[in-house]
Amino acid sequence: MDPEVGRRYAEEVGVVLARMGTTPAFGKLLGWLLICEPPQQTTAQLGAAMGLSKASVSTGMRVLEQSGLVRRVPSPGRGHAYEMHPDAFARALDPTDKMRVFIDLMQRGIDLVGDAAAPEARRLRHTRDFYTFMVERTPALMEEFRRQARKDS
Amino acid sequence: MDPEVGRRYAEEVGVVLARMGTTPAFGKLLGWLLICEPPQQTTAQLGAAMGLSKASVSTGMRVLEQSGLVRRVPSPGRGHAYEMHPDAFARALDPTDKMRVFIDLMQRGIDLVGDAAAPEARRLRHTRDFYTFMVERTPALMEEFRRQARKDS
DNA sequence: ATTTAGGTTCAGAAAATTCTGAATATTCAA
DNA sequence: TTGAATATTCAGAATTTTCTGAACCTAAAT
Repeated sequence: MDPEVGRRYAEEVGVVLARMGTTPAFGKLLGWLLICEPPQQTTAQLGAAMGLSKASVSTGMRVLEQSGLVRRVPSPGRGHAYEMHPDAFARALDPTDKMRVFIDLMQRGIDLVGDAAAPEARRLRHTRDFYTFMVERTPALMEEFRRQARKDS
Repeated sequence: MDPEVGRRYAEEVGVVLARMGTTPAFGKLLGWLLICEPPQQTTAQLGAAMGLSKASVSTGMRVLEQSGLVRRVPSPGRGHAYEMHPDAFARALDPTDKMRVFIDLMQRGIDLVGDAAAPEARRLRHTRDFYTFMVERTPALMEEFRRQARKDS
């Protein structure tokens, strides 16, 4: 694959991700790691490929790593390289963390109303219960996908 | 409930939402609609409660409406009011729209690689398949929640 | 048809975010 | 331990985003 084609694809991913609220650098780096060859890339390679400063790559990769999308791998030479986490999107879009934040927020609102059964708390209660349900069910769904994927590959 | 307490709660929701990528106004308005009394609010009321200009309320409510979190309801006097959609979060955090965007993006990447079975396409393929799985399964999960909620209430 | 409350749009001001270069720190080979 | 390659941090510049006031619609009541 022409590296220029890959770069353009990564930019595209960057635009989509940025629209969803990430920084441009974050999205570009992730896009590049989706398609680059080899899948392992050093900071210098990432910066060169996407035209980002060392500093931006450093910050961007820290966030990508914290979010579970990317992991460090030992590099043949000095330092380390990055690659997509094998389970990347299953971890990152694992919405349970965000949902837990929402559940807490709704519970705080219910506490303010005072009476959980009050009609005024209906909106909050319903929202809390929905997220609670989803958080409970998501792990099993993920596990099912993993089992199926293992069988397919 | 002291309106000041409600206002502060709405601000809190706003901060959490803003951290997830929304505009501050969007989050504040949603927070207020979660806890305000009555649940129906006019543009003027929303602006007064959260200290936002008419223009900001107009824009914010348009986005909230498009995202399915909020709906217009006829107002007794002139014009209309807004209230949370009964199924608000189930619709908004229905991640299937976002996921479909990702599926398309992954497919485009696979097309660039040329051969879907190629090892270089593994990352893209795996990601595509994960989202496809989730998109397929989410509706049934939502339906199950709705059934259960109906029984409870 | 006119009036007026209510709503939208948009250019520019205000505010916040992102990116970078330079300085600093860290890590590994020798 | 030293030197060199690599990585992180941070202040400020550059950019982008958000918000607002003002002008401009729209539609209901009379």
